[in-house]
Amino acid sequence: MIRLLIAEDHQSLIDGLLLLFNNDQDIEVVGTAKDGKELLEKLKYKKPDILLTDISMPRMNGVELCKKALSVQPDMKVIAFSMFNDEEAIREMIKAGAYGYILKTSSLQEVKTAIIKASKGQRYFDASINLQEIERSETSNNNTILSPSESKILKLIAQGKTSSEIAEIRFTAVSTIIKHRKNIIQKLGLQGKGELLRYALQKHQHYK
Amino acid sequence: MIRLLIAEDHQSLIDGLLLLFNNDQDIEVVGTAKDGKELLEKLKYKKPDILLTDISMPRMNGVELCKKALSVQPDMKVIAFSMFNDEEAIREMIKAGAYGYILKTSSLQEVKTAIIKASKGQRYFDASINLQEIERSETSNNNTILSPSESKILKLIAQGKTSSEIAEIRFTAVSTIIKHRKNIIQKLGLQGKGELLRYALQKHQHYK
DNA sequence: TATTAAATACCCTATATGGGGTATGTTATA
DNA sequence: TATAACATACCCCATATAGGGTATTTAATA
Repeated sequence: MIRLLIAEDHQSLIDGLLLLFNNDQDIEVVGTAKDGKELLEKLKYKKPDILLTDISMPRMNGVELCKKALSVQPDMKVIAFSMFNDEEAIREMIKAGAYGYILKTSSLQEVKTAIIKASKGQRYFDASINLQEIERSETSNNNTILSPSESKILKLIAQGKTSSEIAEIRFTAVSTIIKHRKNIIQKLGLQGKGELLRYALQKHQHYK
Repeated sequence: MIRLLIAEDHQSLIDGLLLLFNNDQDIEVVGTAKDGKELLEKLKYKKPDILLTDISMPRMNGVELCKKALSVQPDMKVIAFSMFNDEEAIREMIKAGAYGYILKTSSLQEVKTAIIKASKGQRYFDASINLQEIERSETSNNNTILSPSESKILKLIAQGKTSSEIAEIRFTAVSTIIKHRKNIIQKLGLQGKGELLRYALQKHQHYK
């Protein structure tokens, strides 16, 4: 029997998974949680083979959960179960140690397939996910070239903060923030504030 | 038997609902669709009592679907099934004619309860939804005071568009867009571009 | 030690936009 | 018909920020 833990804030979806695995011969759901923190608690005394986790959850998201859960139980396989077919999200989950990534647009049958494959040591990714493309853009891409300060400022831009607001938050001069904005625009090859904002929104609108 | 149609882009959730209502004595799923347009097709020859619909879907969202479906079949009850506990979304669905509103964080049991209540002519809203609050803010609030042009411009602002980009989209002068921005800021009592952007993001980040 | 990346903070100039107006033409409505 | 709301497009002036620099300090690294 494959011992399965589920982290998912949508109880309706958990209930569907429970119905699916109820009386299943291969898979047993040994616990569920509505967020990452709750699941970490349960991880202590359950001994799951597989963790199926949403990415977007309150209190602790799937990326954080994946990292922490694997540090507690490194032999477990984590499968991300997300609504986002988003390169950035997939990359982050893989970096965090996820063994597979499936979408909520998939059928429950596909969820089951992913779990069984993972338990056999075969990684499973949704058919619409191009792993090579993601790995290629991981190495060649301009995603990691932003400095720590620049990344934090980009995140604040995505929240609709102005330069002077960001300056207050970071205890620094407005001119510094403006300089950082310019550097970000240059590094990423963007054209003006509109593209900067859209890039920031696209990068941060999701599960973060 | 209650005849149920389901519109939901997450097949995994549809599958869960199908498992739940499989062999159910009260409810029969007579069709499912992955978006609003697909559902409208099916509506033609199915005769559902209840339509359970997601809000955020590709091609046609739940609000549009609700309006069009009710114009075809006015006696049907529409229940919104959404991940957003969002005043704006709830208000729009109610305006569109929805008979109930439940959240994906609810259990499947609660979904079933909502459907059965709706079929008996009782409206059902998630316990965390404060209908009075929503109705109160509907009448007293500054939500509808924006003119059509202002609303459209606000939406474009939420997409990260600059005034000159918006001017191109709307075939009008930049000065006009800037004037509209100022009027929006004044009408809503906002303080500067930061608050304007955050208001726009908060209002439009969801299902639209 | 020399070099580099990073964060800081400024320079100048041009554009974008806020905050305050005014004005015109259109449409809906009292 | 008078009135109001709306969309349009401009006025002035001040601030915010882009686009182009420069400079200093610190930390990491070759």
